[in-house]
Amino acid sequence: MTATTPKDTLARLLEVDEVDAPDLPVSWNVAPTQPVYVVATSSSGARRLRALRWGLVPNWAKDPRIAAKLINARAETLSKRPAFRSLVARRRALVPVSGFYEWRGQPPGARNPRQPFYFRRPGAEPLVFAGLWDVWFDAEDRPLRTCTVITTTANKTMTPVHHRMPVVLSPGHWDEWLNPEPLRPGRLAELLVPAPEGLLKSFPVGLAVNSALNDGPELVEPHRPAGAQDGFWPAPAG
DNA sequence: CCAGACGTTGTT
DNA sequence: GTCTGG
DNA sequence: CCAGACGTTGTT
DNA sequence: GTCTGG
Repeated sequence: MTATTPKDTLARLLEVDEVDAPDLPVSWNVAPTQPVYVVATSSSGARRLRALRWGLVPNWAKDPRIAAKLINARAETLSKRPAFRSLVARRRALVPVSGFYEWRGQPPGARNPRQPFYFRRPGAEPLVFAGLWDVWFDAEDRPLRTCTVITTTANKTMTPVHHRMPVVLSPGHWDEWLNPEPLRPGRLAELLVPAPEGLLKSFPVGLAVNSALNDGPELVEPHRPAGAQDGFWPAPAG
């Protein structure tokens, strides 16, 4: 994913009460285990922006390396998974980003690397993902706050590239999502749906994004996919 | 009962 | 912490 | 998500 | 093939 909006701008956009985060470097290649700005409700009820590490480490974890497996959470099974169930009830979070990448599936047996696509709003405005967060304490009792991003089925824009997509919450749903009380199962299902058609634009980008060591605005410049295998799948619209 | 996992993606 | 598998 | 490592002994 | 790190 990409994160290029300063925390103060996000704080205004998301109507945050408290900012308790360092300035994170702008990034066009946020990888799992790296910090992102996250908004959640504090114990006193304030809407607070913090920097949390992407990749959930549940409070009960013995080994924080579990984070690698918990970077996404399926909307459909959220309420029954031991790793997420309690968090869905009381530790929901907003994860604002500038855009995100998905890699296009390949014909079986293909050997070339998968083609990355960038997804963002037409005017590059921030997107707000639905997430969950938790806090874990190491042996020295230092807190580690982490988050995961909820996914759902792909909308029509996404389908040519990938069959899943992150849940994007519209501004009208932010308050309800941040309320630290359980939601009715039916309501959860209504909120965790694919983004409306037209919200996102997408285009292929260069393979540089494939290495977490690469970063910079050039990663999100449109880039024609190379290679004879291209075209096996339709190009995404938008 | 205790031990061990706790997840998603995509691929075949 | 809670669930599943043995 | 993708890329890159995947190991031990013993030395400076 | 599978795990770890970014």
